[in-house]
Amino acid sequence: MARNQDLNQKMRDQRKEQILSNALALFATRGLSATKISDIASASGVSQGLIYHYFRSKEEVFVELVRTAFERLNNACRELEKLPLSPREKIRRATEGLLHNIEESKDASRYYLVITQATASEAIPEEAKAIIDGERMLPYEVMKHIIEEGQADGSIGNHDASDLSLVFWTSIKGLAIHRAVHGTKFKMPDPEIIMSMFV
Amino acid sequence: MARNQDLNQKMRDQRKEQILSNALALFATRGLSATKISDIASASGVSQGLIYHYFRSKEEVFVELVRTAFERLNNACRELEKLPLSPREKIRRATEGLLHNIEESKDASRYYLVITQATASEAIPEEAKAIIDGERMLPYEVMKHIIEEGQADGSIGNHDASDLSLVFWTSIKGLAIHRAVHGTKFKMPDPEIIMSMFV
DNA sequence: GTCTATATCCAGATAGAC
DNA sequence: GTCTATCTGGATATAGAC
Repeated sequence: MARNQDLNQKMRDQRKEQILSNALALFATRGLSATKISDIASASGVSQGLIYHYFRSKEEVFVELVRTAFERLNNACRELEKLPLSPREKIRRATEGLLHNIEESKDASRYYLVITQATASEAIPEEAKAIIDGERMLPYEVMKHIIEEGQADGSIGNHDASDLSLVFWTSIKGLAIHRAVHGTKFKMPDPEIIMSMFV
Repeated sequence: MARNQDLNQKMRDQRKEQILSNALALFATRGLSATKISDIASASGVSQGLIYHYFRSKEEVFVELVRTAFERLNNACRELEKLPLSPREKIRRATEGLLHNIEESKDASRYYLVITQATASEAIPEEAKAIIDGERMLPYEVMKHIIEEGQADGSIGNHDASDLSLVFWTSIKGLAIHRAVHGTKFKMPDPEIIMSMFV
């Protein structure tokens, strides 16, 4: 009895994951409003109506993806901060990790695109806006903090720490977009280019 | 007679400009498909039907903006290449000019957003895709060329020139998006941060 | 849990009056 | 040149059968 319920729950979760993953690909390449529920359904190989068995609306699917996107990015930032490394090494680790991640995982670069779109667009659900308002600053702040530590110990040059953090993240996001758009036919740049901003 | 025709033509052009400018603001903040013809009309203070007196469709408005965006950016790149300056000075001039432009002109940063959206989205008119295919590489190539010259004369460091050009432009675009989204409440970073990638 | 059929709504585009 | 009224198509979301 309990086993059956577990199994059902598992299948339900799997189907939900499948829908979310296909929706992610579509939202990333077409945006929220140009993506039709029927697109998501046919990409997932199910009928249009079935989507509503798992989600209340198209917007709910989008909100869930935005939430996941920020959760992953911000958790990674918190982990980074705790790493037992020098400030400079933290930044190198982050840069290499991010670029590697963007290169290897289709989903990773797609999540960045969804974050960028969601941040850049006013035409998104209120709930998504609330998530963005609460979450979007954390990566900038963590990076700024690490930079300031590096400047205190002399291992990072004296550009304004907020500026540096901003340019760091805009570069990363720009590369993620590039990768999501142009796929594997473009190779990631040498992380040392990014690192040279911190000299 | 001819004077009247001239005047009419001029008013027609002005109205067209007005519609395009309002459409640019809306496309930049909401994207193509979330922007309604009626939004453009009411932002421009005219009736919905009147838009169709000036454009065949919403997509035609979008295509015209994409065309203008690439025209301006690519012309600026061609001008840059011809400037009687050393490679390093060209890059400094470009960086300062771009950041200043993005900071001062609402339209400039909006055009970048439209370019980015158009490049990143599959849900755009075929005609826009054709423009992008033909135009999008020019800025990367011009910058790559300048970098190679600078590497030949020893004034620019030896990172891969394609990589450097890519990171340069993704940084600029990222900052333009940031500015278009967050408006005047964020200040542009010191151009020297970007310049330090070229050391 | 899944599908088909359908109700409802809304946006793009057109027609015609002024 | 400009507006109002309207047609039409298509997308979201629901209802109900299996």
